[in-house]
Amino acid sequence: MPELPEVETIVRQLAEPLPGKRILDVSVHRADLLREPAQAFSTGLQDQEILAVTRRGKNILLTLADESHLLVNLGMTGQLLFRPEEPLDDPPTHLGVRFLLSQGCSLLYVDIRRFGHLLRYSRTDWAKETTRLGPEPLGRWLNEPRFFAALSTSRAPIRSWLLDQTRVSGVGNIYAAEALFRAGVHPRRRANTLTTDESKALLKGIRKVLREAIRAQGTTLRDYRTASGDRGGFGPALHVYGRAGQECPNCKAAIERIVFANRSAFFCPHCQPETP
DNA sequence: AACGCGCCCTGTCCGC
DNA sequence: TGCGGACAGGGCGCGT
Repeated sequence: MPELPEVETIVRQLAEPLPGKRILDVSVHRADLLREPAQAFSTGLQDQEILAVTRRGKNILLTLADESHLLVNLGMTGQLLFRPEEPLDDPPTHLGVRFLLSQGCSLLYVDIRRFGHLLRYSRTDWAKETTRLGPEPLGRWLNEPRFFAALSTSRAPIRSWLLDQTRVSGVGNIYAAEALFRAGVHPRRRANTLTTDESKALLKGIRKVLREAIRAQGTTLRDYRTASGDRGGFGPALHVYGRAGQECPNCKAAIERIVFANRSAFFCPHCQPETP
């Protein structure tokens, strides 16, 4: 579910209340969300102060007082919900982990499909791990020459390339479709066959659609919620994703859906010809 | 080595 | 109404 704009929205909301709060208690309801025993996970986080909340790709990072990090990856259906007061209502159906914080607050990790995970990293382990991930698409490091050079090393279909988090981190299936549409590039084109102009248009398209989606607080297809439990508002602004059979907003041709790498790809056959 | 595929899991929707 | 199949924002591990 959550791609860069959704995660960015959650992080911005959590960056206000969380820093300075202390983790008083951790209860693990779904141990398969972790990669270590629940006991070790809980005691490792217990009594730690949260210093900062940041984002790396599609990952939420809580930096703790001992310089370790708690990484939260939401998978398809993960939600990280902030509750400012002691909740009187029943716990959510798919509650995975509950963090009780100081001042009566709590942080809930909820995940229907449980494709997400929560992972602790020491400072040095995280430093190693973050180098595995590709550059931030909205960051300063990535520029047109670097983007084009990276594309030229791979013959994977461009949609698969964009979904590979070690190439660029944060783009998922929705925004890959939207960026490729804006650039006029067919999702199946091999990465190393894009021209410099197409590469430029694609980087521009990625940045534009991500920024616009952040402004709208992301896209809710079904399960995505912000940290305060609200839905994202970018759905109506999607041009091709999920719109098979409907009119292309540019040329009125019928938008098509194909499947490869086990994922749907949406595109306009007229604006994004497979052979240019 | 890089790439493509199957699979992890639950819920919903659609056609019969 | 019930039931099987397709499909859903991600990412890992395997085989080639």
